[in-house]
Amino acid sequence: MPDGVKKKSEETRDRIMKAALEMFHDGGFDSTTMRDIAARAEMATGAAYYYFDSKDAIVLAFYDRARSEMEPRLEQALEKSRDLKERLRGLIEVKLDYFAPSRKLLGALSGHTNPDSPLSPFSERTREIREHDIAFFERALLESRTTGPKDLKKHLPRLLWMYQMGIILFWIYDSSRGQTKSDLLLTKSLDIVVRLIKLSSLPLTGPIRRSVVQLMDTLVS
Amino acid sequence: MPDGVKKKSEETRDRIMKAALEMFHDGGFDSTTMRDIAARAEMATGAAYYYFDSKDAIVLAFYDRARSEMEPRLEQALEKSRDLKERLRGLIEVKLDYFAPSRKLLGALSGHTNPDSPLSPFSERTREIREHDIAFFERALLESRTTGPKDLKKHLPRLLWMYQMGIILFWIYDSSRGQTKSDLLLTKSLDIVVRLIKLSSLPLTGPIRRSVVQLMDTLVS
DNA sequence: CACTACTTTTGAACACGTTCAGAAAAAGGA
DNA sequence: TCCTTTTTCTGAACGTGTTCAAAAGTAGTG
Repeated sequence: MPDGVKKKSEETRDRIMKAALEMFHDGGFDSTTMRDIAARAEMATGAAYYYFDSKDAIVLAFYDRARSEMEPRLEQALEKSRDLKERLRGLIEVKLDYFAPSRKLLGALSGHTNPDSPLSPFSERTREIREHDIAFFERALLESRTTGPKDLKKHLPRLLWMYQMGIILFWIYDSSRGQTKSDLLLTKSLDIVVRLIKLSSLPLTGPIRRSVVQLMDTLVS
Repeated sequence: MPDGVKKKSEETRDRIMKAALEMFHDGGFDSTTMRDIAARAEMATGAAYYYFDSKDAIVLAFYDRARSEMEPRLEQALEKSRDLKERLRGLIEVKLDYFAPSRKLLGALSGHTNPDSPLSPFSERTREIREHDIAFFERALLESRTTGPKDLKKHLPRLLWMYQMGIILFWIYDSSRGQTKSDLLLTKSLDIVVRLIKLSSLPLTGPIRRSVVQLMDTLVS
């Protein structure tokens, strides 16, 4: 097969996804039916299911693509500063910016809290995406001026990732004008998070830090 | 109407709910259909919708009932100790114990992260249940030995409630045998939470505490 | 070409939650 | 009692996501 030329089947897949995303964007996730999508992609309803296991799976595929498209932007964000707060803010803002046009679409996925559902951000199916993302937080810490205490190093990236997920979830459903509340939340909570990390290096906080480490050890196992 | 005798309509409502909960319990939420429920309650499918707006609403009604049934147990839990950690543990354990037989059922509701959905724990519809519950955390703090710093008093109950929601969510999907992981999470995280509250009274933590207060102020507004 | 194996597409069918026009039953009112 | 109003119930119908047997298309082999 020649370079740059996709298999026909891949083209069809893309056509379905393009149709779906356009319609999701215009009319929302719920009110776009699989029949609509298939019609727009010029095929029978059932055909779409040959390429995607479910309607949700289309959103998941979009999320998959998002990850690879955001990667260079995340790299770039890390290059901009060596200050931990700025680095974290950079990572999170890349995601919010990227998803801004399809903010509502994420709501379709965010309902899947059940880690057994393949669409959950905590599921086995999304493990790769997740671990890949956590690695960015690891790097944000590693090359920054404030790395935090040694014994927390193992878990801090995952904790920060979870913090990020909280921010994003809030942002998805933030109904304030221009999502100003989310902006505030990000700025202020980042301040708190970084302060806490710095604080956690002080000798006074030894016991509590050890508790956190212990807790994370048992949970991950 | 004589005392102790329910209206006929209320009896019918109860009959539907009883049928539903039994079947949810046996076969799970998803695989129990409204047709099944109506059949078990000996009526046509549509009739169930005269009493409940939706299938989810049945679960919500169950949750409503749960609140009033748990109230005396929560009172009792607060009477047992004046130690903050014990008091918090008491409140949370009452809920886990109560919901234990229908743990999986809660999964049906927990998917509703969208605060616009009436079934979300953050929605307007569930505000009363929520505020009522937060009040218990307020009391847990008030009459305990460690009340935490003054400026946090306004927000600490809500923060603790959110902490509790996290624990419950984890517990719902905890697949470890006998939910041992949840037990561990509760014990260890409670330790951390209470330590943090105590720590937050120290002068060193003034700035960070003020940040938290400020953040909560803007979010609640 | 003919035959086979595989991939892709079709569209009817299924089960579901939900709606709704209207039937039946109950409750008042004269 | 008869008529009206209100409450309760019926079951067919709708629109949805999804499945599936079978048809159509494609590619390789002789």
